[in-house]
Amino acid sequence: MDIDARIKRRQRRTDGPRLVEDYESLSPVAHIDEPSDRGPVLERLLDHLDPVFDGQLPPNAYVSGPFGSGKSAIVTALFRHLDQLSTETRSIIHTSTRAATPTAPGFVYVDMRETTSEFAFYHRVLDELVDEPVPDHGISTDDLRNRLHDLLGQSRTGIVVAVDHVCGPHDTDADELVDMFAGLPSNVSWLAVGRDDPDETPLTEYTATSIRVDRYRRQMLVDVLMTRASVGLTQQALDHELARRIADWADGNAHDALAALFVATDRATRDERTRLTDSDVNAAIEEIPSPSVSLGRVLALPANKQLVLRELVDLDPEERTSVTETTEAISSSPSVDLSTGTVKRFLYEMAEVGVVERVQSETSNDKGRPPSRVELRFPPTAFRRLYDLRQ
DNA sequence: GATCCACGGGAATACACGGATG
DNA sequence: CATCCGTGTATTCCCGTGGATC
Repeated sequence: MDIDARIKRRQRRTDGPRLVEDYESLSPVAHIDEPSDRGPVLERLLDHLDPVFDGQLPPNAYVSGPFGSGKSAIVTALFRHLDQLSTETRSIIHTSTRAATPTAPGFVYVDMRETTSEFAFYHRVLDELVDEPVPDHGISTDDLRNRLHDLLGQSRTGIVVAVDHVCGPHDTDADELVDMFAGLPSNVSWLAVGRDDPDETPLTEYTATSIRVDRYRRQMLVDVLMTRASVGLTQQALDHELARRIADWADGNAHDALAALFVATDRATRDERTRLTDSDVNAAIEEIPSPSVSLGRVLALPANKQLVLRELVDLDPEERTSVTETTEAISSSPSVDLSTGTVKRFLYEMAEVGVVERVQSETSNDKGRPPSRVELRFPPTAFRRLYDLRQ
């Protein structure tokens, strides 16, 4: 061990030991660059994308798999690498003035959680393709479409667009997506990613290939947890046995497993411990609702809705007995300057998409329609910490 | 002047329940 | 007894407005 490292360790001791080395790599919504143990799926994706390496465009495809199976992790990582690769070999799109011929297609990743309108969709695709920033005001949707046509008209090989989080119960619906692609030139191929089985979605009427991602096997999930812990936590913080417990409970859902690790870590940090204990893990598991909504979806909500949630997670149970009371409590907070009407509407809208759930109260004491209270469909500790880290 | 979108505000509709009505 | 009605809430739906930007 060299001198620097020794000194650093002494320094750290004076700071006091710390559990978390790197929150970013511990976050359940972050995808690491090399997802572990997904080799076979990666191979099938590459098989599908194979024409790309001859400068051709692959047909449309659909990737399906259950919640937490690592679909987004693989596709984001793969597209990031492919885009890097093709940027190196291509010149036209990025310089966009000279009519040189690109030798490889471009790659664009679009997350439909963050893409709530036609405008946002075209905006996102265009923004990925050009260097200069694309204005998000004062420009019409048609303008965006036209610019994309101009741009892609110069490209012989075109682009492949990965469209993540399609066709869930409340995502953009399939027809809308097909329409949006219909607005683009023909040298655009898409790779849609969603939870529905291929035969449950109309998207597969437009695809040549379907690729299935299975849930994680237990041992893989243990590895995923240990990998994250080794990057994000201090040495020996996560016992192998505890990782196995989390994996058993998570039943193949990597999102929930990572959320549990995150919440358990938060608890241990609060107690100023440097190792996770049984009870940390128990408490974490206890806190994660089942079924839960992806924290990624929660953190993709508009800022003011997240603000409302941030207040919501700190309310006392008494303040959550009805939507009306919850609304009062939230909008009376000094950090919220939304009207009560808006707060209430936000709560209903978030219940609609499954971020929270309305539960009708059992006792309909008074007159009128019985109220319902709002319950979280995500682990509050995880959201609180992730939200605060971003502020 | 144009564009998009988030907000605000409120109207319309749904629901529960007790009491009136046929 | 079955159904309707009125009242009080809860929930959904819709549209105009205004900020930010080109």
